[in-house]
Amino acid sequence: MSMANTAQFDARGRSRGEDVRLKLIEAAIEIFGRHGFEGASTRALSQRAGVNQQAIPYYFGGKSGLYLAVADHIAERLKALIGPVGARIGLRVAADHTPKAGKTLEAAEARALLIELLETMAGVLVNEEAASWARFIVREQMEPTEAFERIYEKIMARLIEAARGLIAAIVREDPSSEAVRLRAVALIGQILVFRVAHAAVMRQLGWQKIGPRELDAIHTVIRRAVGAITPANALMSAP
Amino acid sequence: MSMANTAQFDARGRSRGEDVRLKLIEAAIEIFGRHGFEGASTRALSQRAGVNQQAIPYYFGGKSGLYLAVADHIAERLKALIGPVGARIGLRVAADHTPKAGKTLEAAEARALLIELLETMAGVLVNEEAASWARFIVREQMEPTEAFERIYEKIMARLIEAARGLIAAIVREDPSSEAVRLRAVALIGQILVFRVAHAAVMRQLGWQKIGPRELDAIHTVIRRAVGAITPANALMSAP
DNA sequence: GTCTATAGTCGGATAGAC
DNA sequence: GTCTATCCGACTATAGAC
Repeated sequence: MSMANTAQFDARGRSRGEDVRLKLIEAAIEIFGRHGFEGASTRALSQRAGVNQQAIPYYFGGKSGLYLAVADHIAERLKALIGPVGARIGLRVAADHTPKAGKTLEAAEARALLIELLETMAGVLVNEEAASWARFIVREQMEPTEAFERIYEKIMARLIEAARGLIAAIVREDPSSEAVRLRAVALIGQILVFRVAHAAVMRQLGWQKIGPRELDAIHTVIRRAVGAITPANALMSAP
Repeated sequence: MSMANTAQFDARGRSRGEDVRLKLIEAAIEIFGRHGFEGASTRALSQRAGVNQQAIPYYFGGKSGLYLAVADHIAERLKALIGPVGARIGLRVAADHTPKAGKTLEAAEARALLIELLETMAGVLVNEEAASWARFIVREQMEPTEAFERIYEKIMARLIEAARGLIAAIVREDPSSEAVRLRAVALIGQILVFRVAHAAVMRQLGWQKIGPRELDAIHTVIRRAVGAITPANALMSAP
């Protein structure tokens, strides 16, 4: 046993360094989300993570490196949670673009998939973990940096695109048209508002947290919103 | 002229002190909105306002006092811009609660009023001034402080209440029911998303800013969303 | 590979001149 | 009433011990 310390591993098979990295990232999501980049001190970050303050420059090259690592981590987690559904829908929509016998995406199927997509997104939002992600992301929306770029490219853009494909199939319009894009944004807005206008929504609805019961309520909103998507002329023909 | 300097007035009849106060508040909306409370330095605040750094402790008792003053200022401006419409609608809804001959609020009128209310809100959001208000408010939603309290009580709660009254009149339900509250939140979410998921929306729609043309697009969304509000059983009876 | 100590910078607020 | 000068605390990152 004369060898110098090489990487040590914990019970879950993570090397010591990986463990410290992860602890820091998790603490950082919370603190950056609540206080912003400048408002988060490396002292607070390392203390909450329970690691040495110097682990930040060591592992991430500095506070900014940690910030970007947080963005990548969030994008990664979101992709893991929503990505599979999004990808599956993406494929289904793509198949519709090169229509072969029996492959056409009918409105009913598109509606079902859209509900599935939105409910998956809502399910993620409900997660308490998502509350801290949301704080981080919303800050980036206000004053986007490189971190926003990464999250947007890695997951957001794909999800919105999938939603657009489905909406296009329902209303029979071009998925790249502004009309479809607007519908997609409005649809997602109805879900996002629960996280983003968090304080106001909680008060309005008398909610303490967003849990299973509250998720049900959001599902109602989703189903109604998807049900309300109809081709423009169909709307006009209503009484 | 042996008297000591008393208050001096500028061309617009504002005393010097008032002028400095206002300059600081305007600079602070921008900087607090972008960088958060901790991220904003009193040096940056005073420099942008073009006033001395010591004006902050002098006029506002400190950085936190300036922060709260910003909240009050925003609430005040919002109230001035949206309040009249909200109040008028509030009265109309209240009249419906004590129905007398010819006073009943019919669905058609409620829809028209709801569109008016939402379009007014959207109009405020379009305003470039609102971009900075939005940044400030959204931060407060994530991590509410006393500042959120003030804005919520002074204007937000009233607007949501007005919207609820109108929705209730359309769907013929209790304005305090969760169903109506949910509809109100979802409805407002469709507008808010344009400011709140700002970076993502701009990219999705290829917009550079939210101007008159973009406002028209949002109006389309509003009219469609209000049109989609129907009593639950009416929805069921659709083909 | 991880820690303690510290250097250098920038933060907000107070004191006192004008 | 408004400015300049300055204090002291808190910040991040580096250097070097273990």
